[in-house]
Amino acid sequence: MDFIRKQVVADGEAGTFGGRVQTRFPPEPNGFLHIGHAKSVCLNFGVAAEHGGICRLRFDDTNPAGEDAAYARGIAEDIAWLGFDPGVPLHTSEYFEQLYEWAEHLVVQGLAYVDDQDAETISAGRGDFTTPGVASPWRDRSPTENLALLRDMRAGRFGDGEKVLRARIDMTHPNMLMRDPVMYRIRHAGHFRAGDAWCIYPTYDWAHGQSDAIEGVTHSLCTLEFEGNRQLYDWYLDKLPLPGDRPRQTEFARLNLTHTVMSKRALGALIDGGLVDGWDDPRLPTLRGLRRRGYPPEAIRAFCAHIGVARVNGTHEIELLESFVRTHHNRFAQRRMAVLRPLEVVIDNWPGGHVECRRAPNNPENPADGTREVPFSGRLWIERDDFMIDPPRKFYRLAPGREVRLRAGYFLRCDDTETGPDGEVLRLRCSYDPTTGGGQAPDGRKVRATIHWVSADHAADATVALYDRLFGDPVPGADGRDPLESYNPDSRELITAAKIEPGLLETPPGSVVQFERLGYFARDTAPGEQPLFHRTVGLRDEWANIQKRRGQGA
RNA sequence: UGGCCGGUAGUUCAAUGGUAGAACGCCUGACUUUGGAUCAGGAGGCUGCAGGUUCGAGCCCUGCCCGGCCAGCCA
Repeated sequence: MDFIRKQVVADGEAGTFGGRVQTRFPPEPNGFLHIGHAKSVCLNFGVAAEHGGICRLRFDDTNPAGEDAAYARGIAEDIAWLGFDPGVPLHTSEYFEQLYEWAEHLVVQGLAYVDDQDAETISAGRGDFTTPGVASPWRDRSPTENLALLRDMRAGRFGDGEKVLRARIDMTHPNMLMRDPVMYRIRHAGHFRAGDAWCIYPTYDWAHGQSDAIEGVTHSLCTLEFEGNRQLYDWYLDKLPLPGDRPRQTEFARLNLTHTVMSKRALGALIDGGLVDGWDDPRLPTLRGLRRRGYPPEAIRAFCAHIGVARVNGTHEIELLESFVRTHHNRFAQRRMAVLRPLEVVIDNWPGGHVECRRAPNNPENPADGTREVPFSGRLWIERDDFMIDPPRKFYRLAPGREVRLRAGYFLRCDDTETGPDGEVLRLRCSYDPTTGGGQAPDGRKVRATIHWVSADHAADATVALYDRLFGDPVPGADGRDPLESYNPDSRELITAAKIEPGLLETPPGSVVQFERLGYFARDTAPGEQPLFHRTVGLRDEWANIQKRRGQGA
């Protein structure tokens, strides 16, 4: 059990919060969710569910710039897709009036003041880590004057940036966040929900704890970078006449994954720079991207449960996530055959024109999924990678004179090759053994490999997108560099002439199948001239490992 | 440079002050009509460093080292 769940259990036993558990998931609607958010969603909704409590989705819409209803809708969709009920979303903007009343309360108490300094001056006056801040010349205005000024701010009598409301705390505080933080800034900008009702907007710090308190949140879980903000969170709550229990903030480590980026800034740069197609590009760690790529929500949830929650900032290997995706699809994905880079095989001893339907299991892991029929004929496509004219050691597949098994078919021997002017292999002349239709040779001879195939006369065409790491560096942007420096321009390879077994045409958009020996592939949802499949993740590939090791070694 | 928080196999996490474990990855073998899956086994650690307290320290204390966050009218 992680430290947060232990804490929640302890609170329950101690009767803190009257035994209640209430959490919240509070994204700002200025972008879509990524897998880092998924960790938080699983934590917040999970903890609440485990204690019969509730978890609400609250949009932290305190800054009109960049926020949009489309993002809010998308976020709610993504949460539902992940497997949690977002319910009717709450909004911080619903509390603007209450927040404002509390601000006047602080002003009256002498705990907040209107500052006329501009942003630059305020920043300079804050000092730095070693030098204490200096008081603003407006710090000692009377409550009466401050109240009048705050009302004028709200009434729109000042322009953007002319004045701010600041909490009056301590300009020499060792925690920089406590050096009279800004509570309200003036923004004459429309808000996607509140419209033009306000021209002053609360900052994150001034809104967050109060929103938690208003909703009755008990455990306010956020990421580690808000550690320093907790002191402020508690200070505001301490000074206000709250309706109920005071919520408690607890921080945990955000999720980082190797070879990708999670920050909104970096994601935005990829999208705006045209380096990816959009928020739902299958290479992105966004929930929309992962969904399109074929990552099942169950696997994402299992991954989040597995990595747990702690207070150590680290980076998880993307391979771990992928292993969860494989584990899920291995159990549920239907097996099909597809040839990505076709090489023609002519079976010379196949009865001319004859077509046979071969029966293949849909999923050997689950016999209940039954079987399907796949047409077999004297002209096939096989994978170019499955043939080598001069095979190196440990290459078990087809080569001149060598025999392999065709999956759900027969043993096949390569008798001869037809080559072009540059020595490239154009076609394989082969023969099959009619006695091996059951997968075994009656004489007991063995083959080292089983390869996949598609009947050339029956195959359908498809486009297949293969993906590589979006970033070459395990940690893009490490030691302060621009993450985009390690962007991998070859992160997507589009194969437009793949040959697929005809049954694959029936695969519903959005679903994931296994192309035998190649990996899991998600059929794209967009209609197109020919079907498009995204490779979700490859299979464990021993031969690829051998090659990689050979490339690295000697 | 000040404050806060961290530091345990390659990685991410466990371990009431009492024999340092798991998962993924890696290696070997078994099985197999996917070089997949499954099963069995293996390698991998001076618990950041140095002192101290204790019968006994990954855990408590002190100092040092390394990393993260904080000087937005972003969240």
